[in-house]
Amino acid sequence: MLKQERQAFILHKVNLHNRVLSSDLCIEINVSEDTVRRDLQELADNGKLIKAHGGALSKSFHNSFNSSQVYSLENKKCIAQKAATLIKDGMFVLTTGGTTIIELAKALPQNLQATFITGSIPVALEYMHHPNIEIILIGDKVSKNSQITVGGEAISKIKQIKADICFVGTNALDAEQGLTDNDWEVVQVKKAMIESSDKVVSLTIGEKINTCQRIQVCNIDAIDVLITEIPKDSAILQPYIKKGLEIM
Amino acid sequence: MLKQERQAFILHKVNLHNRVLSSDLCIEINVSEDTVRRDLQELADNGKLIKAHGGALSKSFHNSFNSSQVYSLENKKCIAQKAATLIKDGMFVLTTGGTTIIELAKALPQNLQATFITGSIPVALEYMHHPNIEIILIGDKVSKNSQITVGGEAISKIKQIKADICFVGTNALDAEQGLTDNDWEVVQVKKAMIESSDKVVSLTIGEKINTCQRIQVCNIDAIDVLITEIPKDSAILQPYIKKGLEIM
DNA sequence: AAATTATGTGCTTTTTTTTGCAACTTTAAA
DNA sequence: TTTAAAGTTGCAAAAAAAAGCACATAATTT
Repeated sequence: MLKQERQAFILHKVNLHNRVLSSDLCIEINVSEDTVRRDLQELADNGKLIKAHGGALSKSFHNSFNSSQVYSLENKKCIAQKAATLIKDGMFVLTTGGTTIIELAKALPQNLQATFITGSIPVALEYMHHPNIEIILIGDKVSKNSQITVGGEAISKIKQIKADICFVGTNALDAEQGLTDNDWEVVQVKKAMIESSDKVVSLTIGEKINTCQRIQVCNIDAIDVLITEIPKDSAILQPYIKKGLEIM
Repeated sequence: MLKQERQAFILHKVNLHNRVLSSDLCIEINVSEDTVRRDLQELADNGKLIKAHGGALSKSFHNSFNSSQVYSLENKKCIAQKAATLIKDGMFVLTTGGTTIIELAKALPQNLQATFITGSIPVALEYMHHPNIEIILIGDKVSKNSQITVGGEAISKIKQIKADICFVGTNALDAEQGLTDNDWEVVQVKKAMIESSDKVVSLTIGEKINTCQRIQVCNIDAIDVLITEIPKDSAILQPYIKKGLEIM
């Protein structure tokens, strides 16, 4: 097998499977590991793939994970746009924390007049840019992981509220396991918010649908509306429609 | 699984769920905890995520604040440096809002272990960068002008506290009129904070000394320490020394 | 065509990287 | 404070990469 032929084969294979092992290649092409390594080196030098210990990775594979500051920002913006339409003048709105909720805060129309209640510091900061919005901050100890206030004080304050709608930034959603999260204190706060609201809206990027975390926030039927960037008729959403959720 | 592949997987997961546990990762990718820890360490060194006990956090959660357009920044930094020396491990510290207090938050030593109580959103965000600091956020309605929480709830919470020291960002200070401000609600909060503290420290840039505003926060003798960027023996400070204030 | 040069390949040895293990220390939670 | 979990350090085995060398083959020059 000629050198160029070999390298074309390697490139094809790496793009097909996203990754190759040197050991596999040298068996398949029947050359020494040295040769394979030298080929990989050459392809890597030309920027055709990314070399790794023991093999190589496809270029596209690696790029997809080199994302910018906010993960999956475009999807979150799309979700935020949809969510913003649910908020009407005069409403009392409870929101959790998280980057999707920050996008929601940014997506709110400038002239909206409503009251927003949150325990999230970055979210509150974002609300502040809206002149007609009233902000109620839930006080208590600040959890550094999640950047929201947590604890008994916060929860008892939330319980005193009767909000029209609650937007929950969702970490993991599953038709069977419901809404789950991984921080015990944050879960308590989310639970309280859900209980205090007439309508519960889960903002969930597609990737988080059908995933689970350690601690349950609520059952799937506690959620009224599920907003994702995925089209409504997509197969992945059908179980949720069956459970009675409204999809946006 | 190749190393880069593994790290890409970890990065993906941490960005997806904001937080990962080492223990989960090492089951999912089927390597030892050591390897996961080393991967996390490496990713943290490259600034891709933030390592924590037992796992890692997504970077997009810890965006810091940009203080490019702060008035008289250099003076405020100088004041903040001096103020930071007053805080010892284990203290309960009450702080108001304002850019000088933000500088104080930035000037705190990394290893300081203390509890900070504030109603200011930007200040709280700044405290969050310090790993050993406990933050208590005072909740209530947010005043957009001052970016702090104001109102009866906030004040009654402050009154429940007995703090060691209180740092007041000062808008106007005069030997006769005392500490004054121009926002009625903010004044109420500052009053409460001063009453709840053993020691009161006023952070005041030179320009604001011998100026007055509409509403009085407290008399001059309620203040224990005055910190400015002006040298102690300057003529402008003599009336304050006479009134018994300690100058820094 | 012969000689020379350049290139490609595989082998061996050395060096580096990666990984898991074990003993010990630090951290955080009860 | 006590205790369990997580982190650290040093080490050793295994895997992979790099370097140097030998040999074969192709290309180029004379």
